[in-house]
Amino acid sequence: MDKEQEILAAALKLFVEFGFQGTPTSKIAKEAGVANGTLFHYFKTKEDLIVNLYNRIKTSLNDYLFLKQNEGDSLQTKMKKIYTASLEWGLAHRPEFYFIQQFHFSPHLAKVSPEDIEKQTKLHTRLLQDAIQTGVLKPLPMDLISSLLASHVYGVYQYLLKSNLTESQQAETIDNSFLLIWGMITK
Amino acid sequence: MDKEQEILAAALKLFVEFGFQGTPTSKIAKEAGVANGTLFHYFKTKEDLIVNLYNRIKTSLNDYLFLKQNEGDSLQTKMKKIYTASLEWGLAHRPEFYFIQQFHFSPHLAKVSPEDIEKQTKLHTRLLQDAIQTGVLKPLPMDLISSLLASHVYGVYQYLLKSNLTESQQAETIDNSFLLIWGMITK
DNA sequence: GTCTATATCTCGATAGAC
DNA sequence: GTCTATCGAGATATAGAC
Repeated sequence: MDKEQEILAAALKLFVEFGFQGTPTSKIAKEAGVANGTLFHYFKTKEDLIVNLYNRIKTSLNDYLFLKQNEGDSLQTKMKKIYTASLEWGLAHRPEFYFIQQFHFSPHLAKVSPEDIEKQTKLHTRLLQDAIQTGVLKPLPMDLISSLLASHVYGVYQYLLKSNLTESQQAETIDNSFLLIWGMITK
Repeated sequence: MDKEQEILAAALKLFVEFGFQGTPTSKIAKEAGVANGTLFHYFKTKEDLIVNLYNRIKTSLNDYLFLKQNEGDSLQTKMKKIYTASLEWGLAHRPEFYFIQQFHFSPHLAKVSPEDIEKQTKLHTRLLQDAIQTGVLKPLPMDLISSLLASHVYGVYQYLLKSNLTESQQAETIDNSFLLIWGMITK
């Protein structure tokens, strides 16, 4: 791993544990095994580092979700795959998943460019628009469905974190909870 | 409003806008119209102020929800009332609602005492236990239902914030969305 | 309780050698 | 690109008069 990656990895670890406030750049550099000045070679400011980290994590999640999509699948299958993949990624990347939420409730969110936001929501938006086209969904505002889907995923995620289930029990819970939300938004 | 309240109100406003990191105690004191030293008379440390603010807000929300409960109501009505009241409170207290989330994704969360946490979840837990007793709910783990309920409220809240609805449209959305979640968790 | 003044410290960021 | 050394700003918290 090169120095830049080391810095990002160290920053993620410390931000999740101590928050943005509680993590000085000096500690990040130390944890990453680089000099203080090196951090500021790669990132102009601390905020620059934070926003960069966020965008990379979101891109990584997005790429994973995109990878799981299959052109030939039915719409329900596509939605189930993106649903399942989101939870699986979250479970396999807990610090990253936590960081995303942490970032969303911070003033740094305002520093993400509109283009980056658009990139990160495109896949979901597209899928949902298609679903509405088919007429399989209840006649609800798209923003509401979108919001309900996202929060449902988050609710299941929180449950999975707390309860110590085996992998197969986890998979079963994910399957069942998809049916719950699918039943809720379809006619 | 006495000085302590002024400090808490100023802290809330600034934390929501600039985050914990971005809000020095000096600015809080200034915004509250008190001297720097006065802040530290009421709160030993900055963290003490943050955690205090959180507990007061949670207590205030809890009191409001409790107030809306009625012993004679049916279980579905009780749940609908607590659901509706949560959203109404959130809409009427946006900075407070945001602050709660912000706090939850910060290291300060670990500083809340178990007793305080228990107090803050008791009403919900009790209601859900009763609901399970009656057999009206699907046979799902209580923690899962609890988590789904909370996140559903949050999802609807996010939608209500984004969409500019009239008060009656808001009320209608809340009614409808309760039916959605109720249909999802009941047999 | 409230204020002013300030001590002490740490942080983010830079300069400049290598 | 990476390091060491350091500056200047601004942070939390305290001391002590009123």
